[in-house]
Amino acid sequence: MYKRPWWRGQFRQRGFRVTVPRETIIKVLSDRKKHMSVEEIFHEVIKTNPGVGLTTVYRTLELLRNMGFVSKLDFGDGFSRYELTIGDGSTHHHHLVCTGCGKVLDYSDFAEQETALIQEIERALNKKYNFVINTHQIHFFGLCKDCRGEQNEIGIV
Amino acid sequence: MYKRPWWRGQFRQRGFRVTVPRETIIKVLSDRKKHMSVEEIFHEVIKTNPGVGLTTVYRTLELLRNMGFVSKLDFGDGFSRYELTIGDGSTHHHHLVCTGCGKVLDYSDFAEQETALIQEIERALNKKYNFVINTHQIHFFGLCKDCRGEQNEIGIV
DNA sequence: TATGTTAATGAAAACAGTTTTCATTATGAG
DNA sequence: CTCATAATGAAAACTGTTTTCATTAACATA
Ligand SMILES: [Mn+2]
Ligand SMILES: [Mn+2]
Ligand SMILES: [Zn+2]
Ligand SMILES: [Zn+2]
Repeated sequence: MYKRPWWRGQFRQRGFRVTVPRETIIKVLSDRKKHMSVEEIFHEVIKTNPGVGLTTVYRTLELLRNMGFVSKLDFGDGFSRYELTIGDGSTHHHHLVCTGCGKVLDYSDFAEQETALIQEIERALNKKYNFVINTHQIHFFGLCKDCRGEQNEIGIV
Repeated sequence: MYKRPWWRGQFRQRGFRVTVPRETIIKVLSDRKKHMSVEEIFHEVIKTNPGVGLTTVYRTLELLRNMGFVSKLDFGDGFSRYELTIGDGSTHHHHLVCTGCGKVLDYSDFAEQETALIQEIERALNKKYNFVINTHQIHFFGLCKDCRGEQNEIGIV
């Protein structure tokens, strides 16, 4: 049985066309690892659809972001990174970034405690600063085991 | 009485020269508002020292970052922003960003609760993922009162 | 205080990620 | 099937940042 992609209805409903490049890009985002850069997504896309242009990848990612299907992340390495926030088994989570090699880990341990504190903070910030909060990001920066090893070998600090 | 700048010793100690451009840049960071972009810092700097080049501002900010005196922030508007993390009355805090106008607010309410949870998370992530965590960022994104008003008037969503 | 070494600087060019332009293509309503 | 036009791809433009390199000035030394 054919499982209709979860996003088609959303596209048509909002007046956007369902095109081959868009299908391919969403497929790559669904199949491949998270936190892909635009270039990485592009290279995956052209493996199956060589005709798709880099510009279209940029445009589609921005569209998906506006639709709330994707979130754009910046871990300070000069590349914008994207991950699906909807569809398959995506759940809200936070990030652990190695400043040595750029590796990014998702973690969702502490989900309950974090959520509780975040909701409390959002309520209070809303009241105190008159801000309506839509989203948040929590990033931890550090060094993974490998990068600590390398540093010790080379002797940088 | 002349108060010796807190950072001079640190510079000399690490073999870095104390220069006029560096003095000026640090003064701007101390005096002016936080979260300044490089261009903003540059424009302040050349008000008193017209000779200083943009390149030197970039280089000095990177140096200050390596020395741990400044933190680089990215709120997704395409500009790197910097704020002193040491000196004057700087204390660790988190951020509230308006996605409408780019305004950034520091908040340090919840310092105790956040710190407690963060330390707990750091310990657990260290153990589970073998990561040594050096720093973290918490960003809340939303709309300030003014930007909610504008949106309603214009009718976007 | 004068001198020499070389870290630091400024201007220009290069770089790289992203956005814009515009002629062409193809989606999907009728 | 036909048509209006949203979407596309290639090239050019854009822009924040980095690199290059000749010149300047900080500061250790005498
Ligand atoms: Mn993630
Ligand atoms: Mn701040
Ligand atoms: Zn690493
Ligand atoms: Zn605002």
